[in-house]
Amino acid sequence: MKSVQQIVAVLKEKGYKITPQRLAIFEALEGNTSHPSAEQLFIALRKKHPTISFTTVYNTLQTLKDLGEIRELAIDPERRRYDPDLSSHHHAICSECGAIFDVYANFSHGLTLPEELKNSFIVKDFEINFYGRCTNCSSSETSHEV
Amino acid sequence: MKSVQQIVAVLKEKGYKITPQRLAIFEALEGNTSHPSAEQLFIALRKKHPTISFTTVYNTLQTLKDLGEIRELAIDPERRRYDPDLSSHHHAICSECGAIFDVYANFSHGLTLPEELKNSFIVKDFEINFYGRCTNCSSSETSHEV
DNA sequence: CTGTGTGCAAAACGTTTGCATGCCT
DNA sequence: AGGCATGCAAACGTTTTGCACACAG
Repeated sequence: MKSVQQIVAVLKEKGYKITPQRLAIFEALEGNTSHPSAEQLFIALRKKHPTISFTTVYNTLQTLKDLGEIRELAIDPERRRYDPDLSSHHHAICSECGAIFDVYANFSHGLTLPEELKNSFIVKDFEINFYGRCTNCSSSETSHEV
Repeated sequence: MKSVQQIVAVLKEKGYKITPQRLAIFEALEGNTSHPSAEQLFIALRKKHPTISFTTVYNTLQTLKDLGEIRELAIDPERRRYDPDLSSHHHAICSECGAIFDVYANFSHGLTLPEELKNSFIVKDFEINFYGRCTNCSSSETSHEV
């Protein structure tokens, strides 16, 4: 996502209105590396903006997504998660605690589709999800077969 | 997923009962490359087994997932999709028509986490999702800026 | 002043659960 | 015969929608 300032400019330019709620959402997202869900944002926002509604959070996330200013992540089957970081990066998900780590690495080298597919699919983007365990969870799990 | 025969053997061995519904689900999944959702399976199954219920489909998918006989895919934020193909492969999703293509290629070479993360995360598995357009959709979309 | 954006409540959607009945073993 | 599996209906959490009011432009 661009800076709050730039986002405001973009939205204005496109005829969107800048409301206090939208501003608050932009601010909550700027530099946010927690891959929040709509609800997490809502809860965080409510502290400073007690009147904000779920609807507005959803609406604004949708708008930002449509404008390509945030990414919707397909890592959590339970709920949608959003990432304002548009730079090329990937994610590692701890299957134990659910923590999502950013993986900054350029893997694009060598990631080309096999010949058969090259003729029937044009890749615009790709995402790599690493599944495993963070060391926190690996160490705390000393031994149990449940 | 193993063959229906083998799955039946595995389940029997573990004390699960082999019901006509479960058999039908195994058969519907065997060799299925459509990455079906629970609902798609349910609809397909109902043709031959009009009495089958959503609950049973969900239950059985869960069982197969727990046994590691099918994979749950994180590609569609709307609903969970299942893949009986356990061989190492990835997916390409057409953002236009939603078609999901299998990508058979060994990308593991060179896909290691950056140093900082290596110490805090242990990768068990990874999945690559390619996003783009299938040529079908690319060609039918001759021109429009909407 | 106009119309987009907001917030509420209700609905929709995919999925899970509780429970009585059925049927595999 | 016993107990797990089934199917129904209700509950659940997330997301969407309809609508009256508010407020940014």
